[in-house]
Amino acid sequence: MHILIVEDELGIVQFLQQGLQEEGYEVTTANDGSKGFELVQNQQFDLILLDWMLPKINGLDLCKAIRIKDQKTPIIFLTAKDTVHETIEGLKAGANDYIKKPFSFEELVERIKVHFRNRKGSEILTLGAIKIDLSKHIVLKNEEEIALTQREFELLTYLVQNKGKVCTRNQILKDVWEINFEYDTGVIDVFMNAIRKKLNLKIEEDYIKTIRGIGYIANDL
Amino acid sequence: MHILIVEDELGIVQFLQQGLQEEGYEVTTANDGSKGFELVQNQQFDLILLDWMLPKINGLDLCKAIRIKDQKTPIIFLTAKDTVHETIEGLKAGANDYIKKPFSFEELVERIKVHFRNRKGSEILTLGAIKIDLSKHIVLKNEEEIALTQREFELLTYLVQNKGKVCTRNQILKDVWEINFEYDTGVIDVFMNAIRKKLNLKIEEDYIKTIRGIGYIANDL
DNA sequence: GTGTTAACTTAATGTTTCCTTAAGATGATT
DNA sequence: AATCATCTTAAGGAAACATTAAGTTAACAC
Repeated sequence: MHILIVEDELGIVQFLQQGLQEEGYEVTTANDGSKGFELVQNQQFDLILLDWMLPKINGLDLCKAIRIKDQKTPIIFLTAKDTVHETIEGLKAGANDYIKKPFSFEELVERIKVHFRNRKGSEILTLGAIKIDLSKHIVLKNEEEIALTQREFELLTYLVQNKGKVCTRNQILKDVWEINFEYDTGVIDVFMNAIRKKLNLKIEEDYIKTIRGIGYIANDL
Repeated sequence: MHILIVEDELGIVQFLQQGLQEEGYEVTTANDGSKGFELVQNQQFDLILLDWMLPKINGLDLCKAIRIKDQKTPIIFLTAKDTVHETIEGLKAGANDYIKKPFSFEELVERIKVHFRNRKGSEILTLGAIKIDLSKHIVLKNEEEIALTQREFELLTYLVQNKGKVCTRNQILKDVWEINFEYDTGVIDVFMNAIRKKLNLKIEEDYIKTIRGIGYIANDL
């Protein structure tokens, strides 16, 4: 998640940048309005923090300018201008929230999270260079998409979700195939073979190991 | 636009109800938490205004309860509890905004509008060369209008709103057809077929992919 | 209210994909 | 070397999806 801070007071910028980075956000800063505008033109941000009084282009105009071509990115005003009238003006200009200085950093973080909350984070599982995107239902190896069938996908996902733990054949039959009694025709082997082939995994030394007599185990290397 | 006010102080309720109705909103009120919960269960609101201290179920718990089954509807806390800690708690419970009493009615209206703006802002959905104008209720491909029926329109809209995420058949039946139990006659296939035909989408390489055994997914290319 | 049309749903048929089985090959273990 | 588990391949059959047609419902005009 990439946040842009447009603010000219150095102390505040540093305070915000450090705090937000500690929260795990990527942060870019601009110390005047025109620099902020330039950045917005050339890059995609997930959220913008905006001061009102800025050199060159003020925050209100910048907000309007951003909204002309981008209606989506959340903009939060962060300003000492705290009259009702100004708040309203800021919101009318296209801002999504308006926080008055002095503000609590914690509250700011919570309000930022509100905007990210509904952006459904696609859950991504990894196994070394392999990524499984559950919401997109795709598998990537080295950023290249690998087409798996439904069962292959389910089996691989199961192993990766249990990464580091041995999955017995019976567990796999139970959880992936929903076969609750002992009955093994060798389906698992067939699918393991298909998965290894498609993902180009070597039997011996790669991410998915065979535990002879027991089952399989997935592991990062 | 239908707003629910959950608030026990009669004076505030009347003040809000009248004011918001003058702004053109439809307003429903509940004077305690359990009544509010009941209304939310049985009706669809576009926004909820919530007091914190309420008889029977307090606002915080009500907010959490609503969020269990509904992540989308904006919730605005409107309360005299004004410490930073409480604000944060409210936002963490799933609220989208937190306004402290006493508040300016104008600011409230503006903040309400913010939440509806995003809805209007995304009134034009896109999927590659396809545009869906929700307010005009039309679909364009390469600026040329394509006539879709109601259900076709709803299904396409649903997929595009969930762009990049797999929509399972059950989800589609639930959200588009409002069938909440497992019952698939193959309607979805028929409509998918109609949509693809009208929009001239190839099954293999185009915007809407079939995920065998799961459902469908829309994606820009 | 009735007739007409369009839209929605169900059902039937065709097509494709993939799941399973089985059987031979390979490799490990005793 | 013999045995057993796993790997590998191929083929039949089943399941899922696409497509078409027919039946049913809902909407609209008159």
